[in-house]
Amino acid sequence: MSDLQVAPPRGMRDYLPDQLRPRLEVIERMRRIFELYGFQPLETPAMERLEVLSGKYGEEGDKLTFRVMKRGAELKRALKEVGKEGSGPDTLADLGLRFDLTVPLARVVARYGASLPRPFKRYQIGPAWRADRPQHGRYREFIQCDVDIVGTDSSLADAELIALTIDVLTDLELPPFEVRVNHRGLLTALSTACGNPPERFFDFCAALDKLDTTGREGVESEMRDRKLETAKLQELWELADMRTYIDNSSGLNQLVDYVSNFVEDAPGGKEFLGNLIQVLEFVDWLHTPSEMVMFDPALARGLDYYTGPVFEVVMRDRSMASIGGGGRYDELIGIFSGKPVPATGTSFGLERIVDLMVEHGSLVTKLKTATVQILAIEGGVDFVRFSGRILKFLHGKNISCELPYRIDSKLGKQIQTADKRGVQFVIIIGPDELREFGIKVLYEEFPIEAAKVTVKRLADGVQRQLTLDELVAWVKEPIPESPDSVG
RNA sequence: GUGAGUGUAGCUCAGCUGGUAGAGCACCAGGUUGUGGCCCUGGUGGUCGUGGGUUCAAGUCCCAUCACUCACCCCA
Repeated sequence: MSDLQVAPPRGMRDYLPDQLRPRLEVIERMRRIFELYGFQPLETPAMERLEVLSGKYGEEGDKLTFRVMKRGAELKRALKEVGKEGSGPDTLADLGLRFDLTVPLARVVARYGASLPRPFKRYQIGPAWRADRPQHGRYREFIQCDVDIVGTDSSLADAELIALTIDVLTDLELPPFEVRVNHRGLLTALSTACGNPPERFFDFCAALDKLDTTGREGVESEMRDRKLETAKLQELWELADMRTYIDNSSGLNQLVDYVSNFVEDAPGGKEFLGNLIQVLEFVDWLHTPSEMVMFDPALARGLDYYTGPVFEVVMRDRSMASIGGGGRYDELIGIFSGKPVPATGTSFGLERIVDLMVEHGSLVTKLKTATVQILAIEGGVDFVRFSGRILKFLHGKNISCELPYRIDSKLGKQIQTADKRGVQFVIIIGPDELREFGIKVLYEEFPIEAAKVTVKRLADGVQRQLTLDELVAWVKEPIPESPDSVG
């Protein structure tokens, strides 16, 4: 072996068959529900022009975007600029790997505008890249499962996405989780009501967002560091303490009253609150388990582009960071198209979901390969002729089947190898079978399904002499569970 | 970007206060001629992440470097 580093790049993974299968299964199950709700698939390139990505995710987002170098003459020219005044990380780059799937969607909507149906309901499942430092549940390449509704400002759309989120995760039988909901506008009003100027809003969010992890002291010092107004902290704590699941109607009313008073004088405060209440009401009417939904007035979420209701999925035992979330972003598309288009969306992190399921043993990774494998006791042209016709026949019956490439090892060895690969049945062909059918199969008019072969079911070792038609029927029977009886 | 921990066979790891490497699993070959999952026997496989230093002698001590893991930040 050479000294070449053969591990994948930091934070990125290879998926061997056993790991990939459950991932694909989870994707299939999610896709089914997306379609159930009437969403349509979309795919966009892995890369975007750098200017499309820049400035959409906040300062941190720009830093974590993977940049792709310019090429050819452009690169030569750019290299001369390096170090000069005004040159920066973008001097050498003109493309970037997408940071999420929402911004590419916004770009698509701006590009194809009128030709898309309105509302445009689309889902997209594909990788996104962030140059973050990897840790538990965090990768540099990860699959996002994004579901968005473009072209309506209806609160029903927001509510529907929350309902769908819970549906999907419930269907996957995830360990206990809950959805926390808040409203970005409400946070703005809160920040204003605390006495902060509008431009400090993102600092306010960042500080407040720490409440769960660092507690009050953490938030307070964070606010001081960021030079935010701390006069109304006491009220803020009271407010945060009142967060409640929405099935608790008295608690909810109390919270709503408190928020209402808090943001009374802040511009738009009451409307935002009304808007959020509407969403929560719709969530309930969509038959979503309301004990899983919490109104958390301190929930902030990081991405810059959110403007309305926002929500986040958290595990009740905190064994994993947020596995999904979303919100309304009514201004993002306008950046690309010039005219505002309302939109709202949700997204799931496939890696985190699959990791959780694996950790909780709810995903059984089972080996699987061809159902039937044909084994040879003796080599030679006749074997290939005979088994070639069997192969073709079984494929025609939609039964996966493969041939061995080595026919010189012992039969026991071959069976063992087949079993390890997850093969369920083996057909054994040796001198006896070849003697009886070896010549006949040369004639196309000889019905191959009439040929009798020796078939062994590996799960329980039962072995039979069957025609291929009988074999097909046997393969379709349920496979016995206990493999302890030796055949 | 900040902090902590780990780095010994394909995998999981052992190797006490320094004396030139071990186990289990996996893999390969056998336990007589067309039959697996148990058992038994034998075997392949490691310049102990990399580079430098201390020492008669380093996997074991020191420095550097890289990689991985975890936490902060941020998020899926």
